[in-house]
Amino acid sequence: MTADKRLTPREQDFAAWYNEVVLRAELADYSPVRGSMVIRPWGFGIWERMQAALDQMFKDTGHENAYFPLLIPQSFIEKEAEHIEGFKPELAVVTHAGGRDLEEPLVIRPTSETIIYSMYAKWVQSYRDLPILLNQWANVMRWELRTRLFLRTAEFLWQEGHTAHATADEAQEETLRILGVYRDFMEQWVAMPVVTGLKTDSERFAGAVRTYSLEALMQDNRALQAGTSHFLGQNFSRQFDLKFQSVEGREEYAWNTSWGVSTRMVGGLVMTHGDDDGIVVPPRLAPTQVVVVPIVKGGDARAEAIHRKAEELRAILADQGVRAKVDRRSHLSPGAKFYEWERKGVPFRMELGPRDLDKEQVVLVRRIPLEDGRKKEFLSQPHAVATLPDRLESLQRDLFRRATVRREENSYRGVSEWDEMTEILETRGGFVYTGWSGDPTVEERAKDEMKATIRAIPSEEFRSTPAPTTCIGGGRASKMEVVWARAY
RNA sequence: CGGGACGUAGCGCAGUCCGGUAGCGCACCUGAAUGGGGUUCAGGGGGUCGCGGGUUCAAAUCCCGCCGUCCCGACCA
Repeated sequence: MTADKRLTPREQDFAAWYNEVVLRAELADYSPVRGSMVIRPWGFGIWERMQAALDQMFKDTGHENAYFPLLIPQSFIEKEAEHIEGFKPELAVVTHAGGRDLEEPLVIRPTSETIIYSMYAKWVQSYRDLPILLNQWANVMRWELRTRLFLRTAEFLWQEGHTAHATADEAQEETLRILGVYRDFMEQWVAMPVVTGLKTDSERFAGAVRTYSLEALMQDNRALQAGTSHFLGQNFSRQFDLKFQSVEGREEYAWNTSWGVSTRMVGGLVMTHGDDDGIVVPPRLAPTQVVVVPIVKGGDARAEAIHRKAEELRAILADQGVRAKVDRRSHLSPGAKFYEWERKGVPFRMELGPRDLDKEQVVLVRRIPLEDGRKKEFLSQPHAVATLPDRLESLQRDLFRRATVRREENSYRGVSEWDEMTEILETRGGFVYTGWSGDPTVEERAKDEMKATIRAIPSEEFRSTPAPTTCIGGGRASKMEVVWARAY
């Protein structure tokens, strides 16, 4: 085995490991366009599973899908003052089309609030037309100065939900409902624990009244904002004249929410579960859950029998709803296949060779070890096949448990001294819980001194007991607990 | 946009100082053997040397200009 076949270990250079694993697990590749990437079938397969799960959850909570255009009149983006302030620097604008300069430039959507609410204004007259609960799956573009595969690309895929309600309470309830949906999704599908909470003003979405987010801790102990849900108040409805007549006959502006998660989640998955051998895909998201590797010798008369048995096992697994595949490629040695599928993070490998055929067994290998440290098990064929659905679910749970333990080990509560926070964030990293007076200058100072930000004002269940009493900035009393980290 | 580095085969690089037939490793193709953790041997294909101009008998190499990429900072799902 030569050195260049291995990945740079995470311990040595996490950023290099991340890039290599994304490229070599064939999740994505660089494209000819600066900052834009190609999502390859293995990466897109994972995204498709994420989409399918989320889509179902949205529908189960009463939402419908629709589609709005890619191009937005520039004047729309400019209507909401904070919104344009926040997005102006990263807009890509079409000024020329059909061989002529356009009368009004068209912005390639960085997000779709403006065009969507302008349409809602057309569709809503009465409280009877509310709520509107729509979602769209789309691509958006933000001209970032520095990009990273999946984590920050100029163009990315996401879903954006946009709702309109008759009352503030109802919109607020929707904002939190989606926060819960996202949390379930991240825990149960991505197996990625998250801290939910409210953003401070400095990190709030441009144009929102309140932004809630879900923050995950990556293996290098930097935070990743995995999703956001915004309560927009009437900021956009006022600008786009999204009005309705209430039961009482009054004309009122609607209350909006918007929320999204993106292909960034794939990066989160990689940095949450990956190891020095490659990525580890949670079984529920894995395009292939079990790869059957037949081990056949060129001159062996049993070669055909082995392939037949492999196919038979695959078919039985498929009947049980397990996504299995037989790797019949003859130009690769078994070892080469093992490494390849491990790099791609397939949850289980099933080896089937002449010896197994004789004993009617298989060698089942788990992508990460069982609790007792074993990876390989020799199992009778019927038993292996029958237990695989349970084994997949068990691996799914183990991944979540392992990630949660890691996050807790790297979370620091009750930190009250500035120097202590500095020491943690500049060496180990992680989530640091402290008290905060609400003074934004404390945030600025942390950003300047240690490149750290308040990731969230945590939701109740994530708060510490006892609650902090003093502000981390020194002197003053704490008004709320906050979570600090260096972030992606 | 400021500071630094680099553009030579799909990938990673040597060759550039000191001009003289474009090379190495991996990958790829063919054949044979091999096959339970990255298989071996033999043969083979593939390059406008980032682009444009200049100097020269002769330029990957020297000179001028441009373009692009990556890293470090300022902006960010």
